[in-house]
Amino acid sequence: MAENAGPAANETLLFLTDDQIRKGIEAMFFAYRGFTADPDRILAVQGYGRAHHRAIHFINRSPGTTVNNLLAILGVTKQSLNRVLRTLIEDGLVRSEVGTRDRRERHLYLTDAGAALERELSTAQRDRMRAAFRQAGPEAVAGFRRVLEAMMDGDMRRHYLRFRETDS
Amino acid sequence: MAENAGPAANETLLFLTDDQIRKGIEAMFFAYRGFTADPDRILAVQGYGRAHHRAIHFINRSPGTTVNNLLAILGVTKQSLNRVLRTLIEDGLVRSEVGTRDRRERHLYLTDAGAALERELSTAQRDRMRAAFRQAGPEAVAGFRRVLEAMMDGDMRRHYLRFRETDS
DNA sequence: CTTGGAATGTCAACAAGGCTGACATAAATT
DNA sequence: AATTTATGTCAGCCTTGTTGACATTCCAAG
Repeated sequence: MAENAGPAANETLLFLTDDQIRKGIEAMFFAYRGFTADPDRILAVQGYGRAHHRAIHFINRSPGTTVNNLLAILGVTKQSLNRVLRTLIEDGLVRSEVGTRDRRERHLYLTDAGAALERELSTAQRDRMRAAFRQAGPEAVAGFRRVLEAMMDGDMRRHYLRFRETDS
Repeated sequence: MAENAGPAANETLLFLTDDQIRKGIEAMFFAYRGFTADPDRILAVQGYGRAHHRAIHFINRSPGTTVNNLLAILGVTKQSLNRVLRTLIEDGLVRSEVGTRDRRERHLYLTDAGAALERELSTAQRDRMRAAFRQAGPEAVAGFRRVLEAMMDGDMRRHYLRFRETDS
């Protein structure tokens, strides 16, 4: 750590005071509200919740992903995920295909209707994120990402980075 | 906005591509996990959840706050908050005092036991946030805060800023 | 002063979506 | 053949959101 990095050390460490940290915590709390507000409104109309959004997002992100994969990314139990997937499949938003190489696996895809809902949800969420990014500016966005990445648990960071590698 | 700020305009706007926005969305999702992970573990032991944490945090933040105040900050229904408050009061972590000026109001305070739990929770959460801040550096932290503030809903930003004014 | 409405908070009941545990089935692996 | 793995399902629990009904208190208009 650069705790004694010369004359500016005092000022440099001001951002680590308990008060600054607390502000970061509250910023995170209030911002997450805004982050989920728009999709929540859309989902409430069709009787879905945040859990459906998460499943749809990551199926769209990695078409053909298996149930096990999704479990690891979402960090929930299979019973919990299964309840959500079942309704999405019944409603014709998600298609489940038996694996060809390993026929125990189910590969998940969005149907056209599912992709349409995904677009509606991600458009709303992206619009807000884009507005925030534009307002804050590129350097702020870089810092935003750096702090969030440092805040993730190891497992979650792995999933996050795997995505970044595979399609950026 | 500095959208046409000379020759670097093209590069400046790269951070607003859909791909960058999507990465921000996923960073937010995975980071929020980490953000709540440590308190969640502590709370699970005593049979509490995230709602208890939020109530304790903001009562500690504004001792003597009313139920109505807390409602506005937390953005839940009074019935939902009431259930959480009831258990906290029963368990002796929160004290509820009838208002003197307006006897319909209940003013909320942490007891010693409540303050102890608050310290345990916020220490865990602050440690992670501090580590992330330290790792990312002061400029990144400033950017982090700027983006989050821009992402908040108007109401939430009001609450967030009110706090900043009153005690910073 | 009384009365009716508004504000505040409590109790009851329900739903979503987490969780655990137990179990079934099919396919792959040893 | 036996075991392990991937998935699905049932039952039941908890937290935490919701709405509806109700009690208490304050205040202002008549």
